[in-house]
Amino acid sequence: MLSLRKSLPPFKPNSTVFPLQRWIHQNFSSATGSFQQISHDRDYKNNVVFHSCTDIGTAKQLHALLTVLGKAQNVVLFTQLVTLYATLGDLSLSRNTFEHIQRKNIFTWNSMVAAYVRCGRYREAMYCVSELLSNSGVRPDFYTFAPVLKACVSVVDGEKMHCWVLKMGFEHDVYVAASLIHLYSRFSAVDVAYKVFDDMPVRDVGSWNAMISGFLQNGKAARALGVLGRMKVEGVKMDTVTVASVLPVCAQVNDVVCGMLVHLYVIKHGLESDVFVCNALINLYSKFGRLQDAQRVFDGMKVRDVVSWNSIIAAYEQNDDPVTALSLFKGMQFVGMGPDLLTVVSLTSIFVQLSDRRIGRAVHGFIIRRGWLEEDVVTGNALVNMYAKLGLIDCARAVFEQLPIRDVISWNTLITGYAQNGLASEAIDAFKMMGECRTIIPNQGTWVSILPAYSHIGAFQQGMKIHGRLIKNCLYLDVFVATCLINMYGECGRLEDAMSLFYEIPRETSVPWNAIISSLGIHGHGEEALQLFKDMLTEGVKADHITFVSLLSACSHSGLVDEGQWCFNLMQKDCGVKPNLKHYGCMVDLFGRAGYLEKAYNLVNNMPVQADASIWGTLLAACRIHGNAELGTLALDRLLEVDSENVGYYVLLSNIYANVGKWEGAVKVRSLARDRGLRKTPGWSSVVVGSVVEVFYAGNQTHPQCAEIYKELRVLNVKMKTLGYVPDYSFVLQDVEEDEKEQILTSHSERLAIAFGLISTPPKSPIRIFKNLRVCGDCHNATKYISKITERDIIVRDSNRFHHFKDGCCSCGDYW
DNA sequence: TTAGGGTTAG
Repeated sequence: MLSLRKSLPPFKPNSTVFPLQRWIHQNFSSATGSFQQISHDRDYKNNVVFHSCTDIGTAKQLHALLTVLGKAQNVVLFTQLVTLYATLGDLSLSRNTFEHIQRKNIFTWNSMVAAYVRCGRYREAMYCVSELLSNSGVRPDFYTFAPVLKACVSVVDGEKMHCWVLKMGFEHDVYVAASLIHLYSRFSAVDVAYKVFDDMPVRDVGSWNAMISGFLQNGKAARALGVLGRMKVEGVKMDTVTVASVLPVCAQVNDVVCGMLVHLYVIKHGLESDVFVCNALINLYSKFGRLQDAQRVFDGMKVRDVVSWNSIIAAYEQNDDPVTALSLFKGMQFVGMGPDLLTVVSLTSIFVQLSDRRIGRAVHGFIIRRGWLEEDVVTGNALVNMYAKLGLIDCARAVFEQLPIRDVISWNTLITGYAQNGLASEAIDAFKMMGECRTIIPNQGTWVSILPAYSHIGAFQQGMKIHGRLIKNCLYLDVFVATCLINMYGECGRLEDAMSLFYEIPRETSVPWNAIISSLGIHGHGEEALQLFKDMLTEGVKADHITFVSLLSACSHSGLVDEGQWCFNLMQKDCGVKPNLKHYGCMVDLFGRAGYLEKAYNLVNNMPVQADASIWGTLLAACRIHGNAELGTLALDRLLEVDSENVGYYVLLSNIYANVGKWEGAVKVRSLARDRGLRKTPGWSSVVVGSVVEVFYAGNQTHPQCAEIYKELRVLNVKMKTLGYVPDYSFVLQDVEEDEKEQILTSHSERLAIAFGLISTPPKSPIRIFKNLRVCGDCHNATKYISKITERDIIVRDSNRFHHFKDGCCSCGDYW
């Protein structure tokens, strides 16, 4: 204090009031009130002086001045200083001032508590309150509890404070009660919150608002609407706060009409000037895909804040219009509105949609410069997600490693990133590491990200273990988790388990139906898939575009041409689903597999959408089955126009030529492939032995049992040949001698996995193989022989479907 | 001289 006093111009406390005012005026230049007003209005004088302190330095000067003036024991002035220091962000000065006030009144205590809360120091706030309650000799008033309830960091804290509220008899004060409702809602004790609400003898509109937002925050939109209805019955008018909290409820219950009615109410009662209301309206329309309405609200706003801009940018970004979203972002910069955390979260998503890696990295730099990675975990998670979706999984990992705080979503994002980039084992490793962090509790998103990784490599046992864990906490009844379980059982070949789970869970949405139809489809149970689809319609569940992808592919896998056509028509006429590339792909596959190549080709030519690589690839595969080299060549030409890098297509065509004896053609395709520099997706196969999943890449030489595996394959080869097996070299693109070609075929990943399965499991037990690509035609043929020789059921799940090999035959009937 | 309930998210 002494040093401060030195830095001030001299002032004589005993002179008249007039020089004091001049002194204040000179030293607090932003205090613009006239001398007359200051001298006549004591409160105003205080306010002007306190408000003129916009930085710590000035506040300290004022502090010094008041001390010099001998006001050190003026409780009112020094309590204001407590608040002032906290507002300027210096809590220690605030606390120091508080300590020096000798006769603290309740206002002093309230100000100190509020100061802690304002700075987010909840623990200290609670400590201060217990000091007040236990030994201050001052009785709390009803101003005390609202900030305190905000500061409770656990429901136990909250209950303690609730007891004090009751003891002091403040439970019916509308402010205290609203804070209680808010508190219990924050800790998911929404029923307790409702009891507080229900017990209130008098409610103001704020009480209703607190209850509505309480239900909304806990995902209980229907109950929120119930409160709204009761509010209407009791004749309480909605204010802007009510509207802003009710609009997200409408979005959550998927009720656009309700939202529009609220909008009408807004217009009728002149609430459109409220920024919160307009922002909520933009978000509402965005959720329903009504971009024009969202834009109209945005255009009509006289004042826009950063949330308004974020909302309209997110509206376009989430409705698949990244270009407009980006131009709006530029507009935001143009008007000088600075971006915040959520702006960049939208930006990361925009660059994912635009597949723009370069600017994606620039956003990363921007976030780092602003220090937002340290500030908020959401931003970091968005970055991890962006890199993963852009296929830069190593960058995603690097960002993840650098995150100062990781929450469950950070882990989920990383796991999903690995799984979606085809790196199932890495996803599983990440999941294990997550399990070692005691503080992270897996949630719905975790299961939804890890289960597909287990399904992908056929880790059935691990999948079952997860199912067990989920039964304990009832999460298996969650539609999305359950759907992943159904997929897992389906993909691991346990159709019965998939079915019984399906009948256990809620089935009001298309999600679980799609999963079970798809499972039936990949197993070649087309008729059952169709029957379930009919059941679905009978139960009044709306089929969506995914339903039809599953259904049409089920039909094509089972050769149900007429039924497939029936579905394709029904989809457009009765279900209002416009066919997209995937649906056309299924239809091309359906016709092509069944041998109607002409029909398939015509469909491709007459589609209203541009055919992509997968469509031509499907047609090419059909030509492969039916040995149509002419159409196959044409398909490959088209294919190379859109994607010349995938080696699989060259293999298919070379194989077509070889099969019809056009060796020259086969050679030509091979050299074409070589000239272009192949990009080969490494093929891998996995096999389940006991509870362990072993993964093999083609030509693997590093496995500990490598020698035994190759020996087994050599023995099998001899036996197969005596039964009539001839290796089909057209599946080998490399230009090498024949015996080397045979070597290459024998070391395909699926063969290694089968051989390992054979030597590691008891005789006659079934072997389950997973392959990440389509199974090679020669391996398919060989597996038939192997199943006969070894008397084993061999179940191969490839990227397309299941193949069940038994006694020299395969369930799929696709290959020759 | 002090207090509650509101909009955007990975």
